[in-house]
Amino acid sequence: MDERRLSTRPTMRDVADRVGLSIKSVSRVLNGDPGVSEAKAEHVLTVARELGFRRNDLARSLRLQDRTETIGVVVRQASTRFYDSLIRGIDEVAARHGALVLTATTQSAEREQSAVLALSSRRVDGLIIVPSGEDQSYLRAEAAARMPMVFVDRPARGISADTVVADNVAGGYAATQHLIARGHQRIGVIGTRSSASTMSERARGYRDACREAGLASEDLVRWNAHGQEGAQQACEELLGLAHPPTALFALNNVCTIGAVRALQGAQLSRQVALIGFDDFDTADLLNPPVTVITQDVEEMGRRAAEAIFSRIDGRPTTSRREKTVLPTTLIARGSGEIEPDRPVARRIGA
Amino acid sequence: MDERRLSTRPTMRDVADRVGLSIKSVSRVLNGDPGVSEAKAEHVLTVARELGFRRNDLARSLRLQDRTETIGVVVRQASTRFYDSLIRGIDEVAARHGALVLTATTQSAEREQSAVLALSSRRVDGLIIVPSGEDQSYLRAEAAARMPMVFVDRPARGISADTVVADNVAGGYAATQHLIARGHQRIGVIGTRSSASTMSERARGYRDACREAGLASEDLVRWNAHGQEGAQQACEELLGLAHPPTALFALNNVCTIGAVRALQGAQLSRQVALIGFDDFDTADLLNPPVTVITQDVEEMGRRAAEAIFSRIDGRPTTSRREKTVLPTTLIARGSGEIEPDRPVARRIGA
DNA sequence: GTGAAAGCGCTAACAA
DNA sequence: TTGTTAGCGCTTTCAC
Repeated sequence: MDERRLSTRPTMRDVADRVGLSIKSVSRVLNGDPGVSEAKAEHVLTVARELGFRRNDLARSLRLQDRTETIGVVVRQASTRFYDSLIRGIDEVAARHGALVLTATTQSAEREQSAVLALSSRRVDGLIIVPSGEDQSYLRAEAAARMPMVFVDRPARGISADTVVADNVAGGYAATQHLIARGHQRIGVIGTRSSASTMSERARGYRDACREAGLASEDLVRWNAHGQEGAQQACEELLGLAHPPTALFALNNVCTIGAVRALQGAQLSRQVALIGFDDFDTADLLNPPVTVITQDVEEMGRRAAEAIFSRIDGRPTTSRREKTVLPTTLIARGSGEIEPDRPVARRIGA
Repeated sequence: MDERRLSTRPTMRDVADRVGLSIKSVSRVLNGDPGVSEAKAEHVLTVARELGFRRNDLARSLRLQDRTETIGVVVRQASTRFYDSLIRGIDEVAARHGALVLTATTQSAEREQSAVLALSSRRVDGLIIVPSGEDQSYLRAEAAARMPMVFVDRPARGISADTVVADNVAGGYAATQHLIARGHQRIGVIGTRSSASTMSERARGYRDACREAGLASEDLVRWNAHGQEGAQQACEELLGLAHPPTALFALNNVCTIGAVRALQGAQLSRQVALIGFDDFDTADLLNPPVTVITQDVEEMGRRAAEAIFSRIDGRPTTSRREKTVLPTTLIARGSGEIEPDRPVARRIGA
């Protein structure tokens, strides 16, 4: 009560003055350190509560030499589901280590650098980055200072660091193989940027499988399908070819949804198969239900956090970089099991 | 180069020593302050780059008396779409103000307090909170210290602060009205916690509309439908009643998806109408496409951020609390326009 | 059991 | 144009 000073928050000094003890004793009590008599400790706590004292962790961390008990996460906000699950995994591990997870999101790849450096300047104990920019060499200073860093989803470029990724090549291969096994010979691919390693690796899996089966592939790959609209257009273009694909492979879940839109909108005489990379909430509710390749994103988050804390808690940052590759799984739901040239079922009624 | 000291990052002192200037001059250069000769400034910048210097913002903020140029956001990770859009809106405004947005997510309502207080201890300049806990009186100290705070989606309890919410009552009313206008007399409701103000307000809109139309309502409301599974079960129970509802109103998008599951799974002789509160990505791709009440979550984020910065940039924190109520919109897609007792279309083929 | 002094890295105020 | 001093709020060291 009696909060005169405008917008200034009480310090240990204020508490100490009020209790009639030294600032050091207050510090001891508030940090649970021993060496203060029971009675006085109680008094300190009471006064601190009354005053609404909150320890200033800026000062604390400064004194403690860069131990902020905080880890920073930087992601670009694009594929919703990915982000959510990742943070869940990270949070789980961070909670066990008593650390706070601070996430900075960026709307564009260009802003990645400023977000990362802002976190670094705020002296987070470690950084988990889902790189969206083309180059991470701006982190050289942090690497030299041995700041623990882990890259998720894609490896960093221009710098070496621990990495946690999905086995994108295998996933792309499995999807394509699955379609080929059902008789498809012309499989279209829709992706965003071929420069993103995730994308190019998934496409590589596709090409590997095609080559193995003796199929041509390149002319059915469409890049730069951005957003649901872009993906939808790319699919429509593929389906409008003189000799159209009988199956589609969408390289991420935004592309997948765009593909579903294209397939629902098109007046096709034959059903077209579809497999999407990355699962999404209502995949099993669509008609037909969408077959997907899933990656365990939550596990990626967990692994990344574990890597960070093992670096923080002593594993020398000079030791060899670790690359964790997690498996993907195909979930067959229907759309990926459609065979070539199956006529569209006709419906009566609405 | 030559990074001897393990895991210690260079300071202005290091740069100053290397350049042969005082630390203050270095500070001036690195902050773009005037009063340093061109040549020396250049030298400072070069050396800083070489050394991989990053200003320690902990020290800076400490010295600057709690101006961290950072705002904290706390959300519970549950309804995906909500979170994403909210942050996008906040980021947009924060970028204009040159502030960094740090988000802390919590997996449970109990952890809300620790996340919020951790951010407060780190001296963020303002807090945007989507409250999940039952009581926010733990923020009394922050309120007394005039820390700018805005609550989004629901108002705070136990403390008064600026608030940005959707017009949940009106949304609930509009959904119900829409169904009643199409002839429905028995409308089931599925919600999570009746203690959450969002939920209870949406249900209130429902009850208002029912009362106005002279319909009974209470016996068709099902609370505690948690997660998609819970919602699905609650719907199945409603549909299994001797005298089942002819329409459903799902109070959030998780409930909506659960409801879709229930409707797709059930062997019904009649189609059941459905309206969901809050839009979701594939709502228009389901069969039938799902009619929803949308709230402009991105705008909520923008408004919340604007409120925070107007407090930070001078609007006295003692001035009256503002409550912003944003309108909701009904998007008719099909599921909400089904009339009572319309027979299910029969299908031929798969 | 308690406290005084020093200092973490930075910047504002004031000298030179 | 440049540097010195002091101090933000905290914790560590060491003395009492």
